[in-house]
Amino acid sequence: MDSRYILEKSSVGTRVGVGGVDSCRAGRSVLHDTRVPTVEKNGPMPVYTHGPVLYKFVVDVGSAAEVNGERTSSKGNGLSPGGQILHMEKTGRGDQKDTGSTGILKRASPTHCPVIKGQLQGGFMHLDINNPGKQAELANSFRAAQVQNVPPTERQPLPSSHIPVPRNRKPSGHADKEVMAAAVLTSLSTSPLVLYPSSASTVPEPANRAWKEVLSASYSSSTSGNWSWDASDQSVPSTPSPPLSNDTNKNFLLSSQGDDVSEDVTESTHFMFEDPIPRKRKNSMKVMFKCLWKNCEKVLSTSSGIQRHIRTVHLGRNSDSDYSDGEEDFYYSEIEVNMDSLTEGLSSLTPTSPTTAGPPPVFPPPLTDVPHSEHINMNGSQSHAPTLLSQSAPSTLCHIRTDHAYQGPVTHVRTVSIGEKRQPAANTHTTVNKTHALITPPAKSIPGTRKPRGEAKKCRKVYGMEKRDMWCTACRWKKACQRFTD
DNA sequence: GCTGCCGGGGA
DNA sequence: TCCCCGGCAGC
Repeated sequence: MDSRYILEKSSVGTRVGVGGVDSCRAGRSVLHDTRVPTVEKNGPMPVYTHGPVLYKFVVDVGSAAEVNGERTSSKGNGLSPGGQILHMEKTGRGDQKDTGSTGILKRASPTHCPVIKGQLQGGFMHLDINNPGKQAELANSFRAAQVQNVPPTERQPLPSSHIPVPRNRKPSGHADKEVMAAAVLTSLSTSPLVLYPSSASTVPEPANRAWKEVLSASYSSSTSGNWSWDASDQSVPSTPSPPLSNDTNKNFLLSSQGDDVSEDVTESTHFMFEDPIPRKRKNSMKVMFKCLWKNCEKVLSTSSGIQRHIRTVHLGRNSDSDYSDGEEDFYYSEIEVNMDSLTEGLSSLTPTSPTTAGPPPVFPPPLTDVPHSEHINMNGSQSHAPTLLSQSAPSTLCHIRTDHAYQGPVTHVRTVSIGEKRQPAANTHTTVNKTHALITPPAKSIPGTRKPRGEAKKCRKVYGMEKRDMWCTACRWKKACQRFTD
């Protein structure tokens, strides 16, 4: 584990793990009770407190030994009023899966962090990068950047990294903003330009690029990782609304914080994403995955995340196990949300109208070894070119596909092709309405017309008659295959 | 003939 | 609502 960003705001119980290649473990070890005024310098990132609100940045650099050493001791930098040691809890879970020396989880699942899941229903934005290769790359890049840019002896906090936090913020109803603000703050605070302005201009290009890659990946994980919200649990005050996009993040941040902060955020994000025209969005589409199980409105931003959710929550399977018998039916739908509309809708909720727009989210690379059925409409290109989404996206604002249409409550949610639009179900209005998506009646099926025969191999061919139990439900019922859609 | 899947019907 | 299957149509 080479990098780990943990931002914690303990006053409202909102904790955000951002971008760490092992955010789960990071969260486990950092998400300790820190509800005391604490300032800690842990690596290059100090912990700042501001009244009852605590933002904690923890960046671990280097080997695990170094991490442990830093974590178990306090390195006060003089900012701590009480000089309290921030205890870093390190609890063991035997079922944690590491890939070895890298310390990268093979699977970063919310269920790997029972504490998080249990204590922070809806308040935790779990982020992971599911591609081990990308993780390694990310880790290497970050390590390189750290070595080249930030000598350990120069890890000093600078005033520019101090971000004022409003003291009197209502925990209720603002958790979403705080989560989003936290994500942006984390990215901001990890910017070498912000942290080390004196050395930023002399950063070698490779290192600079590495930084950007790291930050980009980190930031992308904060926007397209396994963060989730549960719309069915909106009664919980701390339950955040969906962090819908970078734009949204910024909008909330801008509206909830001072103008000075807004400017910093804007500038830093310019740097991080090399966006020459920072106020212009390149991509406004985001793919969401919505659980279609009964009474569950879980929405995740990755197919793997929603599958993990279904597997663990609905199928009752052990999330720690990679075991998959291939018979899992993931009842979820894919939703392409137009972030322009989304931002418009959400901006109306904020006291000020945002004037800036951030760069498009960078989606994590899709899993390379997941079955086709578990990777719907990923097109394999999201991770590399976010703009491809908008390029390939139709004019529709909401595109929903479902992996399985043969579960009772969602029978009406049939696979729709591009251009079709789905009438939102009663339990999906949360997402759809917020996006102000243009909803049109579902495409009428003309009687007598038959769906063109699919080109893809279906379950029958893939598994054969002898493995009929591995077929998707639709194929078993001689319905249109939902696993190998065309 | 094989295959996908629509439409209908039984439990 | 779940599940099965006859039968049609594409290949």
